[in-house]
Amino acid sequence: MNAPVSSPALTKNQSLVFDVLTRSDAPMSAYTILDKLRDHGFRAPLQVYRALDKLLEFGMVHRLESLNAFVACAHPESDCCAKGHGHGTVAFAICESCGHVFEFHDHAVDHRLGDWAKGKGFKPAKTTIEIRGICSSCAA
Amino acid sequence: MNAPVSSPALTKNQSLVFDVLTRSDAPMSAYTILDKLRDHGFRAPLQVYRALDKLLEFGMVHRLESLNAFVACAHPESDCCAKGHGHGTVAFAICESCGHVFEFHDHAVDHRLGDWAKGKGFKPAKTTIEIRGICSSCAA
DNA sequence: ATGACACACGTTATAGCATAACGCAATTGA
DNA sequence: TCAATTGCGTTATGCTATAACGTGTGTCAT
Repeated sequence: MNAPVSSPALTKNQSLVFDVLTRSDAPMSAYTILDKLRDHGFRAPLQVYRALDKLLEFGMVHRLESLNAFVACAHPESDCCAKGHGHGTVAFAICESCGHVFEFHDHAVDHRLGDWAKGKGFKPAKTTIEIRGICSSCAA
Repeated sequence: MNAPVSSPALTKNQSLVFDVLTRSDAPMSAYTILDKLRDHGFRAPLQVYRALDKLLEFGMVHRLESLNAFVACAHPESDCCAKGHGHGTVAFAICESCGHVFEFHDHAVDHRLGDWAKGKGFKPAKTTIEIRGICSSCAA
């Protein structure tokens, strides 16, 4: 029974980065975040990356590998899966038109990939699922 | 009935890049490929990226988003899924210890993600599934 | 043939993403 | 009090990817 999330009071930089990400309706690169925070005293990429590292560790932010960008965590509806709170693998659908990201998770997929791993003796540490495409609004 | 793959005789550069990737037992970054091909006249990253773009288009190479690296395609056993030959979404298990990549695909996962997309009216273009972890050999 | 076009290629320069290595300051707890 | 830990700021550097330019070569309709 591990406790994957516990967000122990963020530091100033962590809060600033998290706020910027939360307000954004699309993923942001570290350098975009940096630019947004220059008014607040940020000068160097490392200030952003260090904050992001912690936020990722706390589970408050996700990294989108196919975009080299970051989003605030938003398990959309439900926290169906009990487990203290840490959901399983999170999947993302990324609209290449409007940039919006839909976060979801799916037990069946988790389970299926878990089965594959078990069958191969592979020990998963982190799983990335990202669907690039066009969202319903943009397709209309 | 689209024909996703047709590999129309590779050019010299494309062959060189593909050969290097095929011989490697681990994914390679574009710059690593470049270094391997300096003896063959490669001087600049674009020579590699242009070849890779084509090989990706032909379906002969995959990009690993979580690694910013590339592997030669190797649908391991079976081409179970008919469809001319183009398999559905390919998934990867990447050993963080030895670097080896296991390529597989799973109809159930495909189907499940497809259902999610259908339910949301999201039109998928490309799906990335990558499991980072430790392979059975390394865990032993 | 010839001109228009598409495509691969080569080169230089630049943009975008990420981390190494240093030192300082504040906090905590033995 | 002292050592250990953690966050912070700064400079420099490295890795990943593309823009923009020009060249050569093949195809093919005219």
